[in-house]
Amino acid sequence: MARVTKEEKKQGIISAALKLFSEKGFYITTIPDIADKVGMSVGNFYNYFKSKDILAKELVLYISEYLGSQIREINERDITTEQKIYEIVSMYFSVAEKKPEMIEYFLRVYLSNREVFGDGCEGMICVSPFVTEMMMFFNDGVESGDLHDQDFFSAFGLFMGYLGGMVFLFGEKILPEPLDNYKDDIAQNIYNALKKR
Amino acid sequence: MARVTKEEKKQGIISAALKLFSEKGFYITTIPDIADKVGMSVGNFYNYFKSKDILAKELVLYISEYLGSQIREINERDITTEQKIYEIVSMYFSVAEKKPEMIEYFLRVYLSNREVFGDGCEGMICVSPFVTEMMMFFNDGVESGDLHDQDFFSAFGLFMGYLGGMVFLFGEKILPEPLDNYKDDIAQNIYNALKKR
Amino acid sequence: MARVTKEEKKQGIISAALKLFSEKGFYITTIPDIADKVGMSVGNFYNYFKSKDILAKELVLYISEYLGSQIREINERDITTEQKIYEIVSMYFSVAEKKPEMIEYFLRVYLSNREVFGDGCEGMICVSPFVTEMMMFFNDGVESGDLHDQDFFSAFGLFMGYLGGMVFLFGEKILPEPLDNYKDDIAQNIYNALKKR
Amino acid sequence: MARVTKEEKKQGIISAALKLFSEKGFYITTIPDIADKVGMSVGNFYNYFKSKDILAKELVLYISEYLGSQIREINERDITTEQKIYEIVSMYFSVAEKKPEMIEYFLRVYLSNREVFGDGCEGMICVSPFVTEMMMFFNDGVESGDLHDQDFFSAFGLFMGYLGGMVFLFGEKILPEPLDNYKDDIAQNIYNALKKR
DNA sequence: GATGAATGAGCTTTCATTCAT
DNA sequence: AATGAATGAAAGCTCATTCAT
Repeated sequence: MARVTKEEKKQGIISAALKLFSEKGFYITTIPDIADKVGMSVGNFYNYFKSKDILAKELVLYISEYLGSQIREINERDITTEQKIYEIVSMYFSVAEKKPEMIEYFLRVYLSNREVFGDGCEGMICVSPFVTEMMMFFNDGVESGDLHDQDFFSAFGLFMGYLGGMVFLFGEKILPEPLDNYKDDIAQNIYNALKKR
Repeated sequence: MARVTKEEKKQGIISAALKLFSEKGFYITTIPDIADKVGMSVGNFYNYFKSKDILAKELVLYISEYLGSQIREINERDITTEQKIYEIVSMYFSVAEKKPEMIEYFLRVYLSNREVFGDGCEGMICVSPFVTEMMMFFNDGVESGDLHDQDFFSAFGLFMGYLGGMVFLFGEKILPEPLDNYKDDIAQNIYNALKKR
Repeated sequence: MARVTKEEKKQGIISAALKLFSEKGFYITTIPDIADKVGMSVGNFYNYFKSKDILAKELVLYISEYLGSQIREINERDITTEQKIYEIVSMYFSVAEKKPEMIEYFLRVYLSNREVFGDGCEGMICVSPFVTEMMMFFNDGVESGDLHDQDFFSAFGLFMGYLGGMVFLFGEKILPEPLDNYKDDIAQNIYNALKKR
Repeated sequence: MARVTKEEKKQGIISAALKLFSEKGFYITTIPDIADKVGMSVGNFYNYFKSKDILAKELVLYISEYLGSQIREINERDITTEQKIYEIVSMYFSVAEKKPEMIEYFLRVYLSNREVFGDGCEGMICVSPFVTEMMMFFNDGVESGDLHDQDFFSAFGLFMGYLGGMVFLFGEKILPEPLDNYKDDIAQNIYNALKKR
């Protein structure tokens, strides 16, 4: 009577690693750290992930899929583009507060350790589930006449750079107020920046 | 008859380290790597910087002062807030192209390695010359009635997150066009987001 | 309705292990490698051989018995000692070409890993079926007046060292011609060295 | 006042490693083992040899050069080919008794661990100083009309296989008498095998 | 100031073997 | 007999930092 399937154990590792990597950084976190946290031997860890690097790459994909699915859900709603922006900001901040390790992993591990992700995550490969949904959002907005038709990456850079920047400031405990208090301003700023003119 | 002053040697180390850290990452770069690049012995390196961490911290300060001075220069000009935004974007991208190591260091080393900068760079200590100038810019804009009077960090997050995001995409060779081509759009977007409404 | 008897499975492991050990070496070959090749689980492997070392030792015995039986067959023929030498050389080279793993295992695994065979294969224990036959051949030759009556090991060293050396050179692809082309020369050389004088 | 030059330390490592590798085998010998024996830290070992494999390769070359020089010295003497054979056998056995690690390393480490020497020692590269001298000996013998003009490798295989085989038996403590007692027989056997006919 | 050999803790990864199922 | 997840000791190698010269 196997209580825990292999897939569940893998999930356990993913959770533990996500937290450790985002808190302490990729290089500071050791495999024994991760194994300890899951309650498993070092050797057994390698039955689930062939290497530390591969684990790191699976993590990005995992997050990218999670965030992508959240955005898809918003994209599919029958609301205005302005409302969608608000919902995306809202969702992003909510993730940043409830599962900070996800956003932090993105910002602090994925974006900063080219050596690790270079091989196998070139370009946006490991992040495409997320980027694709953002593209969908943007195209819909342009088509519906709500958004100014500019280069996608310029808009994407604004959107994600802005949110990332805020979460970063939040993580550094520099923001004087909770993230949520900024939602309105930020969504408004983004809409002003992207709307049809 | 010393040809090279101690201060000049320190500058040499700063240059070399900046390049190496931003290209290969903080943990991948070794002290021998840096010493090699400057043409100095490992032992002697430690006569200039007491540790790798301390070097890393001096580097942030160095960059922060450099960027701060660039912004001060813009702040002091007699131009509209909208023009200032354009000039700041322009300056930032120009640095990103001519001295990419500076911006990359900011994005990839400073922002991502809390372990390293935690002690001694809490909050915005190591980055205050730069942040202070951005505050000045923002306050001037609000006072002159050009900018909407919102929380500084929200505006700062937008500004720097956006620019950082674009430079990141550029560094990843994901942007289809050179950074300069985005200047107008981006400055416009930022202005739209921050202007008085 | 068991299709495959326990003995047959053991043979399967022997075959697989022989190939892997001789190709990749004893230490490079892992138990999972072997289990994979036989199509059996790691756990089950241990139902057939108590340890990697024990497997290695059974392998020597297996080869020793095989080669011993081949030589016995030659010994029993009604031919001159000179002809026997030729037949032994011929047989040895033929094995080296058709089942190279056997000779290679002898040369590269058995002869070189004292640590492994030390305990349980002291002296010539694991190799005695083969050595015994060679002794018979030599004694017969001396008795029949064909061979010079010298120390057996001196003759044995010549015979096996020579053949081993040639197969080694062959395995390293250093020999300009196929092994067979050397048979005559070599048998002649050996006979000249050992014959009554 | 440096007592021990870097080159001398390297020699120390070579000596220690040669002994350990030949006694315990390449895989059983660890870097800490070697460092311990030299009285040096593990880290410092790597200042002298970039890897265990590279050390192993330098060792072959070292031995090959040593043996090559010994044979050259014999080649240059004004003695008959038959006498040269005796001298070579004699020298080989003397090395096997006084510096057994050299011959053992050849037989047990170099000849048996293809994985290790494959890259960088293809063919006879790492062993050419020795092989070259053997070629000289053989060519001289043929030219002077003493030796039968056969394929070099066939003769080389005989010579080295024979000697290697005897040293192997000696190392296994199987030979009933000291190596020296076999010198005459063996040199005679070799000469009989190779001489003009 | 300058050198670079030396240290040693610590990292990632491997693998023979066991054992619950 | 069969499975393969689990263990944990041990290996090779790296690197920030020190220190005798």
